[in-house]
Amino acid sequence: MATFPLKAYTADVIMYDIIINALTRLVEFDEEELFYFLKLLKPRMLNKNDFILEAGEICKTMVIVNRGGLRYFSLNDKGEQSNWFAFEGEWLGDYESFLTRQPSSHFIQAIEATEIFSLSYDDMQQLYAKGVKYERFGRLIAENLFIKAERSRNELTSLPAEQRYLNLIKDHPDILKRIPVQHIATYLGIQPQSLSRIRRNIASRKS
Amino acid sequence: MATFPLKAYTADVIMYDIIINALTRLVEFDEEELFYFLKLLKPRMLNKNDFILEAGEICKTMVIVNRGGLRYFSLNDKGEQSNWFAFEGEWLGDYESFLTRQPSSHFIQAIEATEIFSLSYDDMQQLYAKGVKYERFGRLIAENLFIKAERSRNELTSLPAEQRYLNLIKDHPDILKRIPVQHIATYLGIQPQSLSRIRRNIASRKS
DNA sequence: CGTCTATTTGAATGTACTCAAAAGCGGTGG
DNA sequence: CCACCGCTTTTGAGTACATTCAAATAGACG
Repeated sequence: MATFPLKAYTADVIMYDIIINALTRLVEFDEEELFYFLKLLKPRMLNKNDFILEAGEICKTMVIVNRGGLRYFSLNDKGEQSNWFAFEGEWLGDYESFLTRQPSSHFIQAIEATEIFSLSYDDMQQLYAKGVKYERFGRLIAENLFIKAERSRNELTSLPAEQRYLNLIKDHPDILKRIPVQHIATYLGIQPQSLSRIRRNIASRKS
Repeated sequence: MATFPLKAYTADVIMYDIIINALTRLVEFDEEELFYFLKLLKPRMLNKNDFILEAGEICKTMVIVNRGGLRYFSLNDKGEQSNWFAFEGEWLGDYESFLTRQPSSHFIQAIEATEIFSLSYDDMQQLYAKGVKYERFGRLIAENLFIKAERSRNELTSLPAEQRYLNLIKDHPDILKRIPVQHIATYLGIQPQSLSRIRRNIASRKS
């Protein structure tokens, strides 16, 4: 990762290395561009289980996680359907609601004590208007999100639930330490009871 | 839709109104910008069942359909798994392979006699380098793709197969006229035999 | 320690799958 | 025009997997 001598600006920028990494990984912002970006990010502390979005609201900001984790889910007749998670250095929001200014049908909740930085719609548009690098950043973020979503969609249609679970813990070995099994289950498209049985089967085959 | 007096440039541009619509729907290109974009698009005619991408190849171009339809699918132990389709005015390609320059694990095949325009990686980068409007176009395309992929993913985890099928034909009433049932089935994440039974149940309930 | 929530287990049901074969459909050539 | 071919769709029977509803067990936290 590129090192940024941003301490010249502010002494505690070292606290934000996760954010700075996330921003500069995709586009080589110079110090001034990066600083301008950082200034638009509003910090916010969340307790575990706090919501930053509830169904019916319009999603007004996209947020990036500095510490902790968020869960993106919807509510249907079977209960909560987890759709996505975000941890350190990852962006989250209801992109559709955010872009179309229509009410969301999703919730975003902290699954741990979490520190986020939020970027409002207007500030984002201002960034896009300010320079091509910000526009490019937005493009690369959206491209990466699309690739991840599509890969995930393909797994759902082509792999059995057990294989989806094994792939998930292979790609994210520590995920069970941060996300309750019930939320992993609905993310995988099955009920918690079913995942429990799948986990039992895997464990019994290992011994 | 905005009208573009591009006949000033070329007499048969009227043939490309689907393409021009697709490009100008997202960004208000002026005539010169649009013309520059169009010049980079290489036309190609496909017969039904022709491939423009096969697994193992690197996806070298993104294509936009002017007439006809394309199917994006992969091959696994159960056979062909259809993942996406593109018709008039829609872009398609293996975005992941295209961006990362890694071999694709997908195929793209014409499901009808099809006319496409392709944009190479280098030409796309050249566009992005040329001006912020092209960069913005790329961002908006990726954003829309992400929203569609995510919505589709959410349906797979939260709705039963019958409801996914009903939603599909509600959103695309004519899709059965263009896509064989077997491909719709795997797109929905089920086997063709299962979709056949689902369709029979729906029909029997209607009478 | 008691309470609340998460996870696991059991039993019955429902849905989708596999393997196999029959029926339907479109095109070609006799 | 009909017979045949290849491919798609449907149907049948048996099996596998996931679901529901309910209850028991395990863990976390005050």
